[in-house]
Amino acid sequence: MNLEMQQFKADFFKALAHPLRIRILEVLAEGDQSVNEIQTLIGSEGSAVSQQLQVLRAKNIVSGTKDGNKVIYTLKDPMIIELLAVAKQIFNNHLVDTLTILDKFKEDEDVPVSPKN
Amino acid sequence: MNLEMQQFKADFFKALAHPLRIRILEVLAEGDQSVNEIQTLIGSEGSAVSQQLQVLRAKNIVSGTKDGNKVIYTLKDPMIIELLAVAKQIFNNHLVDTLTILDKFKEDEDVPVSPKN
DNA sequence: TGATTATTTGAATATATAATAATAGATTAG
DNA sequence: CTAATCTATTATTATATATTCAAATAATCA
Repeated sequence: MNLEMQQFKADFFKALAHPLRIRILEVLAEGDQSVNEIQTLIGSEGSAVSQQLQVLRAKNIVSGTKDGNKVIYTLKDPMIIELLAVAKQIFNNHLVDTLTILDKFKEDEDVPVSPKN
Repeated sequence: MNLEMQQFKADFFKALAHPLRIRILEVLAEGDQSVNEIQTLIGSEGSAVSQQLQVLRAKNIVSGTKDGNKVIYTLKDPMIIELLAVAKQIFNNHLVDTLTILDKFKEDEDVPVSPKN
């Protein structure tokens, strides 16, 4: 396993390492969408989405094809969906432990009434 | 899916987004190792490995337990191995296309004699 | 104590992010 | 046709974060 390959892998994960980009991939996992639709679903500004799409495009994770006025984006590999699913499982296992964030999340959504005993 | 959860996911992938850290995880996927052994296997300096281990520890991806002089590191979740495996499949599928790096890799290792037809 | 193992710190450099503004192509109304 | 509009991308720049390397620290062992 050479060094360039390691760098390549790192760059791939780096492409996923952004809240908006993950959100975009989750949206595209449900089906192809135009930039405008992605914006609406995510609730984010146009140029921000476009910037992150560019990062994903550069890493060959998504591709966009022009359709008249719009550009429709699609995942280049359905395995991305599986990757996100595996990641989600990891979140649900051990990693959750330390998270003050998730503790709050729990209080907000699961146990809205009871005090912390 | 709230914003903090997205940020959490992004941070997780960010922890993987480094050549040395990926290398470390690949080593630990084969079995628990001391820092010194990891260094040797990877061919990297001590403090560098320790720094990256700290990042992985902070994200709860690995944990280290002291054993006398040494510290033995272990993956906190075997699903990490599966994640890396899925990622590898993705590399082997579509993503490889654009890579000049991988083209070189191919020429060096797979097709040493034949010219590009 | 001296050697080994590991972590931590600090500082210089590099890279990524976010927000705004500028640009470009396609469509539609006048 | 051409001007205005909608869609999307790109460029710019200030700020924040990450990386790297070297040196200092800490704990254990022989």
